[in-house]
Amino acid sequence: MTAGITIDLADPVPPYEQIRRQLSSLITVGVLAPGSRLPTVRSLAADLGIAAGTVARAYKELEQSGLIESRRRNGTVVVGPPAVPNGQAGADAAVIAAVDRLIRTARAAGLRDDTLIDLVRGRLTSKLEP
Amino acid sequence: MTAGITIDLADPVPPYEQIRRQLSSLITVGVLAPGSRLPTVRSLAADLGIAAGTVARAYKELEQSGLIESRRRNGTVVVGPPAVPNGQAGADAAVIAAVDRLIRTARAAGLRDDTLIDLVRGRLTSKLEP
DNA sequence: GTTTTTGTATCAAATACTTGACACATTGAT
DNA sequence: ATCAATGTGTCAAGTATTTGATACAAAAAC
Repeated sequence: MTAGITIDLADPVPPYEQIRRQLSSLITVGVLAPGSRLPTVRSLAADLGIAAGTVARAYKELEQSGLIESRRRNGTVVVGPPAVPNGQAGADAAVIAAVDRLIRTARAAGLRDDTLIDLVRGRLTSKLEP
Repeated sequence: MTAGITIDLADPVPPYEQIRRQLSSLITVGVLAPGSRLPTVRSLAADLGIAAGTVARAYKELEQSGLIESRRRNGTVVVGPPAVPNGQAGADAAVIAAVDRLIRTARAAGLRDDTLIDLVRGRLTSKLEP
């Protein structure tokens, strides 16, 4: 399996970004647990029918986000969410619940998905230092 | 005033998309109320120092999303959120509250902003038919 | 009916992005 | 010490996107 990753060449979102987004979500949601080993860039690239450099780019950006870590020979492993300063780990469940609540509320209000993303982005930049 | 719109040419997000996102958020959040008239494409373009066609593109996409509407000579006006089938209007307050709750929860968990966006996108595509 | 204001369409040029092939670096295993 | 497997870096080619200028269309005002 390709770790559940699929790409759609007709999508305007470029392949490396599709890979990055899917892995980011899967890791945060816990499907890919900390310590999990991701497929090698070559094997995932072969499975998807694309070049290794494309997968490598997705991995590189995920590493810069702190979600994965690359050992040279050991492949690439998932790094858990950053240890929360005071609280204990596992606070992610609350985040996922909050996301799902938001989606239900937004859909009930008739918001389109894209509009909801815009709204979240707008609030994120507004709430930089409250 | 430019309706509070600003663009950053150094941002990898292209100007037309920056404009679209900001207007989308402002409309959904209610800062730009239904019936409000947006600046003309030429005036906003002049204020921002860019070409009119760039603003026109943002307006066009916002119209396709159903957020604004263009009369030819009357300019462009905000169309409120779509009337919710059963519930009454104003359900947006609940959406905004849910967004703000999510942001607080995510930040408390140490999630980076970009990662949160990825998570929301991932859940949106998962929850297509639950 | 003419004019003026506004959005729309077109299109070419410039720009930026993405990809994929190849060579390189690192590291664990043998 | 050597080898093999893995991620990284480079870079040129192709592709796609974005922009801005200009001309066009519609519609309200006069």
